[in-house]
Amino acid sequence: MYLLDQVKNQITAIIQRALERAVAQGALPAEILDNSGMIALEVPREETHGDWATNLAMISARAARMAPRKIAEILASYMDLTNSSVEKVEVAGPGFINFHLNPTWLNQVIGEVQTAGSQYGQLEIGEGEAVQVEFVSANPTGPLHVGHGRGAVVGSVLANLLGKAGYQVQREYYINDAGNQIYNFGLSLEARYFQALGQDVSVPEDGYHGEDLKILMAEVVAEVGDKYLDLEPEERRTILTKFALKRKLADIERDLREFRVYFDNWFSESQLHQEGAIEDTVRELQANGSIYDDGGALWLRSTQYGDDKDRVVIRENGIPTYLAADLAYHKNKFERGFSKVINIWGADHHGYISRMKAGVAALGFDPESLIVKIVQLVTLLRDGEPVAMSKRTGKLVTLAEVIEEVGVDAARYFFIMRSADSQLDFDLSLAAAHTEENPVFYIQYAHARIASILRQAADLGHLPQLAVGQSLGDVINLATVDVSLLTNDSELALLKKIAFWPEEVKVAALTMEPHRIARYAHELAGAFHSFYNASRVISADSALTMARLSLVDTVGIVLRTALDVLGISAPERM
RNA sequence: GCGCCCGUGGCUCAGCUGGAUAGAGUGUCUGACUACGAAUCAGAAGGUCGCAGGUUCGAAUCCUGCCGGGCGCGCCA
Repeated sequence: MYLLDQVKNQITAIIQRALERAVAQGALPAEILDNSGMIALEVPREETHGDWATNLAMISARAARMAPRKIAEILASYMDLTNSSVEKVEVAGPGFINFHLNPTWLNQVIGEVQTAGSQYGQLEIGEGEAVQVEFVSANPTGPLHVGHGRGAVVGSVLANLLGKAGYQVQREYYINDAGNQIYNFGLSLEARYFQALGQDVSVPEDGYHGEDLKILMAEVVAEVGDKYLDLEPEERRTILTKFALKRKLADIERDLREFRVYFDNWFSESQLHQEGAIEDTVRELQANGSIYDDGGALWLRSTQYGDDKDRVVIRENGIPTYLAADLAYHKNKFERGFSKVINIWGADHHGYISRMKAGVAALGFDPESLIVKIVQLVTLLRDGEPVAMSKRTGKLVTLAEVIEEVGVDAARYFFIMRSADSQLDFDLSLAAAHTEENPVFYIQYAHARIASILRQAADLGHLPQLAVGQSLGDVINLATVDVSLLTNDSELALLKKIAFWPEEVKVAALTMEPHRIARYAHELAGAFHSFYNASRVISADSALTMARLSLVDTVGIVLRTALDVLGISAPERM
């Protein structure tokens, strides 16, 4: 258990005991114990209000039929603070009980972090439960564009975060390599192939108009010439499609790897078709009465599970819809034993959630364990002006281009720094700028500065030179360092920020809000910069120097850990 | 028309399982480098939290209605 939780438990226990004694001695009515199971501690906004506060007296006022302040005062008077980190308790405002801690509780933080290293903040709330995060899953019919970038980062950071919280996470990419759109893809490829051979053929209106296919087919022609001209159209398209899918997928994988986005499993839709999984799923749904025939098509009774209308799964022409494949896919996922199946989808797919959940329920799984996280759209800007994009003509800004322009670190940070619920303005010029306006560098600069201080300290003989990946605890005996010398405001603020990292991970994981980690990293960097400007680390006072160096190194560890979750590099120099 | 997301200082956004005087970055203004990296720091100004009701001891936060922006509403994926 981390220090922060120990302290919280201490305070909760103090309140609990005060409650019991006050009731036992008749100072408070027994009804008040009804609320004692839910003693909530919160961090007051105002620093003068202490380190922690509880609103217990206020929420108990009704049951106890007493004024909140009165309850608070009685409770406070029954509190026993001996052997605790709580230095002072006060009643304030409408009935808050504020707890002021003795700053010495922070003395152990440095040791805690140094011992845990990169494992600091590793939690067990996931209890090793297997969960899956499926994200990106872009059609392998074209390059990844900016919109995919956000999903890629949100998904990968969420997966990292859940791992940090103690879940067993699988990262999966669903390859839509079957069905109608692949048929269309084949037609477009065929047209481009003919064009490459000089024929006057146009790409179908609803086909794929990207330049990339033109280039790809030119390549095919260069290699095999008009060899496919005489084949049956179906065979020709199959050959071209197979070739193109393989290439496009390889491109996608390469772009993602470049973007530090990795998958444990690439799951192919066509596999479901080959295995007959779709038919099996439909049959199962028919057997349990979730599917009916109307007008020659098969419909899923999704309204029974909260959807607006029933949905077609098998068309009149006998071809399954996308939903049918997705039902089979999700059945497959749940059968693999995940307790949570998490999907990251773009905002344009939100209308699909209720039917998907209905389908999952119809298949006998808990729809609550299917969690769909919607990521809102990205508006790409340059110097504050929207970048013109047209999906129709295939003129989209690709993810690879964005990375090329602003770099992986900045791109990742910009995609993750806002809540996924909010639409995102991604300003290329800002992300690319190596100036004070750019928050990525603010964080990285803190890390580089830390590395620089440690180098300097080693040069001056205060400690051995640290290798990359080494921390202070690896090269000196920390027991000889007196961290209680760290007492000024900026030092305490920094220590406190460090102590909150596990809590930060917990909240971000439970709410599945990875952007909180980006915020945290920024705040930690800020606390460090303030400290740096307020306190000279290396001085003539060697005891203080060592204490501050251990603090500096500890900040470095936490900063690296947070950046690691974000998939952003922590440079030693900039 | 229905559904989902958003509406918070000039700009971009946090805060949203209700809590005490609404925060950050940027921009503007004022200061800090003859010692560890000024890609930094300290300070100031700047807000009817879209509007109107409601719930409550207490609402940016929950509920209802309206207004504004985005996205979706296929036997497409």
